[in-house]
Order: sequence, then C-alpha cells, then structure tokens
Amino acid sequence: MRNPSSTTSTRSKITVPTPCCSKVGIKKGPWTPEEDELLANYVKKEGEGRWRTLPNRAGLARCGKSCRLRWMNYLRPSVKRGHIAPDEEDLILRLHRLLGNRWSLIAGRIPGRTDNEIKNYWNTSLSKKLISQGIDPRTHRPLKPYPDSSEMANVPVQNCNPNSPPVLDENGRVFRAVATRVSENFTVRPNLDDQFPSQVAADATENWPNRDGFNMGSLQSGYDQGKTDEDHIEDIGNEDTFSSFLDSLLNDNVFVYQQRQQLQQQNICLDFLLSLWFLLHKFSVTETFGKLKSHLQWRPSVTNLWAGLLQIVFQF
DNA sequence: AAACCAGCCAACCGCAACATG
DNA sequence: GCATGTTGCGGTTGGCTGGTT
Repeated sequence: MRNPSSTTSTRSKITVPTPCCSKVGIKKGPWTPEEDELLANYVKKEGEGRWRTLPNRAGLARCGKSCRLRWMNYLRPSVKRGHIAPDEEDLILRLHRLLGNRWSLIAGRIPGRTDNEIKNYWNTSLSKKLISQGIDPRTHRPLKPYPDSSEMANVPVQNCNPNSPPVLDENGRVFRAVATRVSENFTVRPNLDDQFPSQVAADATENWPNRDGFNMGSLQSGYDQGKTDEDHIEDIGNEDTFSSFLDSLLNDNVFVYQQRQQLQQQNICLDFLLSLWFLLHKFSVTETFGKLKSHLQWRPSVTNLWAGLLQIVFQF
C-alpha cells in the first residue's frame, strides 16, 4: 500500500512544472544501463520517495513515475527475477480467486515478485492455462454453466467479477480490498428469504467451515473483554488481521475446489466471509451485528445470516 | 534470407487514494 | 471543505525475440 506518511514531512511546495507534468525533454522507452546505475546509486544513497523531484536531483531525464516504476519493478535488490515456480503459481491462482485483479495485494504475499510481473504472468500464461482447462480466469468457475444449475439461472445475476462496477464506500470511493466477489449467483431483493435457494443454503449450513485463523467468535469474545469500538476498528483494519484472514482462506483445505458441489458450497462460505469482512471494515463489530439483528430479528441460522449480510452490503 | 506471427514483458497512461495547506 | 500535490494501482501498449513458413 501507499506510504504517504513517508513524504509528508518533506512535501515539496514547488509549483514549477517538473518532468512529470511537462512532458518536455522527457526520455521514454527502455532504460539504459547508465540510467539504471544513476537511479540505483541515488536511491541507495538517499532512499526511496520524493519521486517527482528525484529525476532532477539524480540527473535523470525521466519522469518521476518512470523512475519509481523502474526501481520498484527492476532495480530494487529484493526483486526476484526468473521463472515463476509451481508453488508460486499455485499461490497466485489461489490469491487471484480470492482477490481478483488486485495485483499489488497478490504481489505483497509473494516475496520478491512485483505486481507488474504477476500481472504479466497472469495475462500471458495463467489465464490461458485456465481457459484451456475450461475455467473462466475472471471468476475461476467453469466456462460453461452446469446443466442442473437451472435454479440459479432463473435468478438475475449480480455480476461481481473484476470487470463489474466497483463497490463504493460511503464517500463514493471504490472499495478495493475484498468486496468484489460478494454473491456472484444471487441478486438480493427486499425479502431474500423467498429468493434464497434452499438446498444450497442447507449445504452451506452443513459444511460451514471452522476458521481458526479468522473467526468472528474470537472477535466477539475479544469485544467482550473490554476493548473499545476504536480498538476493534483498528484490529479489523490492520494489515496483520487481513493477512491472517487471507492465510485462513488460503490454507484451509476445505476451500480446495475439486468437485462442483464442493465448489458451490465453498464459494458461498467464502462470499459470506468476504461480505462480513466488508461490513466489519465499514462498521464496528457492534454496528455490524446490530444491523444483522435488525434485518433478521436475530434468527441465528446461517441462511438468514448470509442473506442479511448481502442485503446490507447491497445497500451500498 | 525474408516475411510473418505470436508471446512476452518493460514501460506508459489515466485515475484513485491520500496527505497537506 | 476544498484545492493541490504526490504516490500507487491496474489496464494497456508497443517493442523485442524466437519460431514458423
């Protein structure tokens, strides 16, 4: 993620156009070894940041964005080059299924790999591989709908794939983190109890996974132990919690899709968790559960819980 | 040898997100 | 609250390379 704080104290008041905005005298195209050396030496000496003014200071006729990109994707010592290993490929696949085209998030969990590299690898190799296996690379679902999915087919589809209109937060900004996959199969209507496919719901109930890495029970019990709302918001929003949430999704064998029935059930579980994650990001723990209670008169079945979550999510 | 084609990947571009004045 | 500046992200482009005809 961004680290704006690193630049706040040194923020420039320069209003004279620098190469980044003037486009005059800016060199484009492939970097020469001399330019690489200039940039690498400068960043090693002065550190990262202040990219906009860096070209002038480093004596480069490049745009700041170009310098940053070159450093991040190529010159940084931690960048790992070469073939993507099978375990890395597997990780990319699973992370993409969870996160969609959130390349920087995916790259953040694969040491040494850049978002650009993963994006390129996905577009040139992995997506084609999936298509050849009959899997839609955007949704990770079979390209052809299953013949017995008529129950789903009658329900208008809320398309939440990465190309769908983005989910917006209260300020109208795109909620980029996780809430793009919520309910690919159902459209939420005012009374969702009537719309929810009962068998799927029952399956979801029976196969409800126990997620030790990230379970709401632990959050709830933590809440009972005297933490303030602010503490909880901080807990939920921090990177470690999100990481453990991701880990719990990635490492749980229940979520390995080998059969269609499993896939259907597990996607519902995943959708539920992502919905809950979205809500917990948006509200405090108490607000989230309060909203659920008001929607459901607090009938504690998974079906109603899931339906309620989707109702709330789609209000935004 | 030349032309063509497809795949790969570095780099560019526009815009979102965020901090600060 | 708004304007402005900076950074970061994701989609896309275009040049290079290797294979094929």
